[in-house]
Amino acid sequence: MENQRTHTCGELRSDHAGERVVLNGWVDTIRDHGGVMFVELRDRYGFTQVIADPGQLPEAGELKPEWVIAVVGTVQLRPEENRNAEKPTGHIDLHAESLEVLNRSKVPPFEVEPDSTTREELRLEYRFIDMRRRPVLRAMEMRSDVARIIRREFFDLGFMDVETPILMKTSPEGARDFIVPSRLHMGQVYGLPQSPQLFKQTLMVCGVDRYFQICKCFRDEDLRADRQPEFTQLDMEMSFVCQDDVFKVIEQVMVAIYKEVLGYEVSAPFPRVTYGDAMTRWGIDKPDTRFGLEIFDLSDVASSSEFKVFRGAVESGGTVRGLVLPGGAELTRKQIDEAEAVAKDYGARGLAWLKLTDEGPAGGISKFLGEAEFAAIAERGGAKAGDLVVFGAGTWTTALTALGQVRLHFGKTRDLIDKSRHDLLWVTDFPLFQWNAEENRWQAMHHMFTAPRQELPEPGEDLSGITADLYDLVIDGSEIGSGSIRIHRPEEQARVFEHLGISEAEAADKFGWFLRALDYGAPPHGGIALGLDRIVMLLADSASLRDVIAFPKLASGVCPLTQSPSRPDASQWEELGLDVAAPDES
RNA sequence: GGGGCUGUGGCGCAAUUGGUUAGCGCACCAGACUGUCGAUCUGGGGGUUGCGAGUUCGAUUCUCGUCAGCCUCGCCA
Repeated sequence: MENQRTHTCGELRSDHAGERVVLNGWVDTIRDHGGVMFVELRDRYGFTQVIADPGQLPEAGELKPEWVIAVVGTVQLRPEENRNAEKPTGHIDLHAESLEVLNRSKVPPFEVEPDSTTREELRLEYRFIDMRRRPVLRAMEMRSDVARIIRREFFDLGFMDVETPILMKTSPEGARDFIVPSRLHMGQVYGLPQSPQLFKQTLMVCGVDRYFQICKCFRDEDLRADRQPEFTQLDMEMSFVCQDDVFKVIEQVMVAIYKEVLGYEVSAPFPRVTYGDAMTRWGIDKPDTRFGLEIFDLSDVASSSEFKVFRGAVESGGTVRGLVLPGGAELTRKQIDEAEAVAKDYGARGLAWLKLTDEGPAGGISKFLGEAEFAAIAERGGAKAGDLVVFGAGTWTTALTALGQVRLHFGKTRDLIDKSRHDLLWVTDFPLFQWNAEENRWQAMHHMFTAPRQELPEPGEDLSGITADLYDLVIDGSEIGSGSIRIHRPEEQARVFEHLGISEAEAADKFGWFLRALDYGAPPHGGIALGLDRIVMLLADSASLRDVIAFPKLASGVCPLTQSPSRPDASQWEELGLDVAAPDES
């Protein structure tokens, strides 16, 4: 192109005064004073003020916001009184000698301002304008930085980047697969990977030894603020390792990311809590430890309580737990009702509560409780006058989960979370199996390739005591990644399949290729996968994954930019040997 | 599939117990202006209040349905 830039719009300083330069960029703001006009030129790197005299440069008067132009001119130091210390380029002007319009722009549907309040759907439909806004572009830069640091650290540690297929065999296990029909094999389909799990394990059998990949994964499930149908994982796997080796690598990478992107010092090794401890202390397997309010056990005193809800819960094999909200006695009835609604959302029948006043316990269920309960509340929960105490009674899971969510509710609504802090921790010792009550069967907590630590019992027996080197990385209360030490012996893999009710024939059909690989000298191995989008979302302090994805999908799964998904042409169906019932047009 | 919130010029918002011509800021268009920096000043154009029914003399406002967006439970690591 002619008039190619010699500098970017963020570059020129007083030192450049007197130089003849060319800038390319977008017209940001135009301040026309008749005899002189100021045009702020913008690109990814910043803004530079261009000064033009419309008498000598008539085309300057034609300019509109978002036009793309080239300006040839001389850099001049501004008169002292006109310097702008707020802007990096605020000490100079570019005095335009000539100006070329490289492209015009329609009037954009919204303005390119840093603090745009435009509704998100429209921003995403016009992402090419939205991303000209600094904060949006900044999130993308942050994401790029994270990817760069990851690659650098992994290469430094001797990892090999290997790409795995996007078109692969479908598997009905886990999340729903996206299906891609095959033209060459009519009636047959590929599935898009939910993760490269079996490929990376196969790479260990290949002898790759240390593998990593930043890869796209796909899951055809309902979306959430932190869930997109396609997302990016940092996937890694290592041979001849134990859990600690995996932790060490991830810790090194995460420390580097937090340090270089946020300037935040994370100390390694990260704290570790077992799944059981996380559940009993915080009522959740991904605790936000940036605030207190730990849950405590009241089952022993509750078992002899006058309060039949408490006694009943314990007698039927359940538990009673408590949570103290310091200063919570000031909560209104409405605020308590809101907390109760949270508990109910998560399966609790209700939320028992009481307030501690200078005159002693008051309100809620206080009149049903006795000295033993009050003593336990004060001793174990540290409750004092002015506090609110809430209780969860029921099964172990329900009582703790409900209280855990009420705890998070208080954390947010009472502003208890120290946002300046970043807590990275490992949750370990997950059970390998969980009971699926609806389908009346055991299923894998993580996935069925995780190695049990204990000898497996006979099929049909209770598996709840079986644990694994199965771990999650949790950051600020978000689950960022999950991994495990895998099964590497075929006979052990077969035994797990048996417990999960997967027949030999079924296993051979779905995973036969992988089982064959295990048969030929698979090394012990393990790894983890981290959600890259979620990491960037936390770093950017965003409420939505959409903020850190260039072209994200809406909650309905629709791409607002391209309007996908869309109906294919009839010929496309035909070529695939497919047809679809016409959608209800009425 | 369930629950909640939202929908008014291009964008962001307002409109009293249901009331007469739906208002404001920004943007847009035209004009003025030699030092602005989210310039300023003057004037102007632009709306089937998401859509459809209903209640009413009268609906942006009330009811029902529907569509869309967001959050969420289920689902999903």
